[in-house]
Amino acid sequence: MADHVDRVLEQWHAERPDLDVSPMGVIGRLTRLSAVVDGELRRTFARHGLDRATFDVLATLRRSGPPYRLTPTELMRSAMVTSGAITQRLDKMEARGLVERTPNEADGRGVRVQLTEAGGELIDRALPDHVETEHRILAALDDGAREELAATLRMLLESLGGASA
Amino acid sequence: MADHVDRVLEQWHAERPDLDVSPMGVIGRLTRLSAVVDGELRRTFARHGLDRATFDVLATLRRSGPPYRLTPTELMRSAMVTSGAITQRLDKMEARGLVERTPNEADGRGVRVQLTEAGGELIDRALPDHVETEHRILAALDDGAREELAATLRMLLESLGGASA
DNA sequence: GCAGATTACCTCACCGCTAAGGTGAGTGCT
DNA sequence: AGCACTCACCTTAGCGGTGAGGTAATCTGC
Repeated sequence: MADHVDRVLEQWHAERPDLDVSPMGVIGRLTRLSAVVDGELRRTFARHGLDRATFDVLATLRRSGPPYRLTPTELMRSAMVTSGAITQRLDKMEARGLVERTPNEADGRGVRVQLTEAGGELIDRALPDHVETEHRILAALDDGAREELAATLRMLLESLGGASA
Repeated sequence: MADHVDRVLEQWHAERPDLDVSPMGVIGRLTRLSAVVDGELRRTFARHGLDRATFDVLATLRRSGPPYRLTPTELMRSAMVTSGAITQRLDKMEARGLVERTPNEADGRGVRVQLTEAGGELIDRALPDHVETEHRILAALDDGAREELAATLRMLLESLGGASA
């Protein structure tokens, strides 16, 4: 049975037989799968009153360990977004009482972003649900296939210089 | 050598050893890779004065074959975006002379979107460059690994109901 | 010890998308 | 014919992001 990407490949083969479009078999599905996965994750976040951006910041702070405190720059690098995006995320999260910004004593230019008690409780409540969703998304893969997929994606990321980012 | 996702997994293991976060090894890299790939593709599109949205519509029309004509609804389904997004894409593309909207004779509610000559020339110029970029992105994979990756992603898509969409 | 470069963060204009809702055309029941 | 329903597309408010640029603090080499 052909999926959407198979049909796209067939169309290109008919219309532009001079081009080797085989990479689309991977990249098309990668893009599509990423969009579908993102939708699934968002539904879980929404159940906890969160969006992807907010969850991402909370989770990054939470997994950094006590005292659950990072700089906006660290959050920016982890999330792979621009500094403007982080500023806006933090503005909203601070207004909701999920994080606090305090001056960075070690560097007068910077601030420190700290998880509040409410923020910590929220992420600890949402996290098991999120992990459960991720398990469900990969349920079609056995352990071996999952390991291998992770290894392949990792190799690709490394080859593109996006591994350490 | 540990990549970013490995470090994230280690952090979670230390902070929340009660949770089995192993799916993040796949989903984290999938999300990250998709973002990196998207960035690479965008750079290619930009060289031809295109963005992802415009390229997507042009390519969908082009590969549909003569007379390079589809309805907005068909474009919407193919692109996995809302109808509002397609309307806005078409508005801009029509203003640039890349597509034409004509009444749909078979259905008075609808319109038909047709590639103009300029649109056809543009996509035929951009396409080889795009395909070349996709080859480069996957250069780290040999043919067998690429096939296997495509098959795995396809299985996942199918299991999530996103295959036929 | 000071000028210039760099870094950290914020501001703002703009962009593309979503979600909700509107219009107008086709469809089906009575 | 009349009415409710569905469908195709468009409209619009709002959201989160980018990219360019601003301010203030910190480094660096002379």
